[in-house]
Amino acid sequence: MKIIFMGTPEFALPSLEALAKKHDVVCVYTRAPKEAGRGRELQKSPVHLWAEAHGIEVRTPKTLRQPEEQQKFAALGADISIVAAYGLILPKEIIEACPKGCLNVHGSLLPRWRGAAPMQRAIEAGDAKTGITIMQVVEALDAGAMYKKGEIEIDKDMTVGVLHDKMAELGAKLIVEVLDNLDNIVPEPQDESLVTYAAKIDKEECRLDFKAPARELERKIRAFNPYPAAYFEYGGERFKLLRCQVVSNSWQLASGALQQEGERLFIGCAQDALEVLQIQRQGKKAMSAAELLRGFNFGQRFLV
RNA sequence: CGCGGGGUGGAGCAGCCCGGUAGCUCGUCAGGCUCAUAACCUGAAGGUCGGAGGUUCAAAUCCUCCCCCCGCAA
Repeated sequence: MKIIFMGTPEFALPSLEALAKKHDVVCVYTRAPKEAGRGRELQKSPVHLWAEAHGIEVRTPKTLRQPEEQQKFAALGADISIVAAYGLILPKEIIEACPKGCLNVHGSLLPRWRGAAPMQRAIEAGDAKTGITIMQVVEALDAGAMYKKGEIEIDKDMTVGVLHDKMAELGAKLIVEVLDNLDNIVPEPQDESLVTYAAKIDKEECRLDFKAPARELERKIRAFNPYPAAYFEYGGERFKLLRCQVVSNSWQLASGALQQEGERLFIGCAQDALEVLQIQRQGKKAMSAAELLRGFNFGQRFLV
């Protein structure tokens, strides 16, 4: 089949690769290079780089609302378009441009977690499992009928980084399977009564508030690892908490109170306490609590 | 030219501003003590102070350039 692929970050790569192997990817749409990183140089997206390296035409329109762009899209004569974390809203004209329509690789078991950050929200909410849904793209956000789903269990210590990689691979597998059986699948509509939305991650929610139960904080830490990472501030400095574990608060620590036991570091929370397993001081590499405590002392005993 | 922190024995750090014997905590090794212990005591090994130039009687410390790591921001 002739495919137009639309995607941007790492998540989309396995799907693009798998599709390119089996089908004819005639063109790749991705977000335009943007200033990023130290030095703020223009950086092409992972999908952009991959497509370029494999000799596939890349297009980076800022919007697809212009009739001119839509005509160029249609002129490719593709059978179907596949979307995986593209990052742009698709107008009706684009969605309906290809005879076999437009499919999306979405990172949740729809209708749960429609929206921008489904994997993070699933971990944060403590879901026992999540997965990939291959669905039809419609004008409403992530609301199209579903072609196929695949589940992944969320282990107790799974970070979104690990989950992301598994999901990306699963997505690639499923999208290829769906294309193989496209004519035999009857898409299943989503049950609107079960819809939840996964809001994008706000910077402010990355700051940890130890007045919350340790269990919730631990989930948030995993949901935000490795990016954007949950943190607390101490002495005007930012400390990212990358891995923690819930332990009983046998010291009766107040919320935000620190307890040092030899090489171990604990923080009191509303319920129970957190033991710090991996932490990163700004400007430094991530390290264990033991390593941090060898050279750094929390003189003050409380975190705000 | 977006802003900023850092590279010092195996690990994490101090020292750098105000040049002049390289220090701390931990680990390692040897010995000791103890009923015992992640305990304690004694001693030891281990460092081209990221790299290259420069200034100086003397540079981890001052100046120049380069390499690498990281935080913010996107």
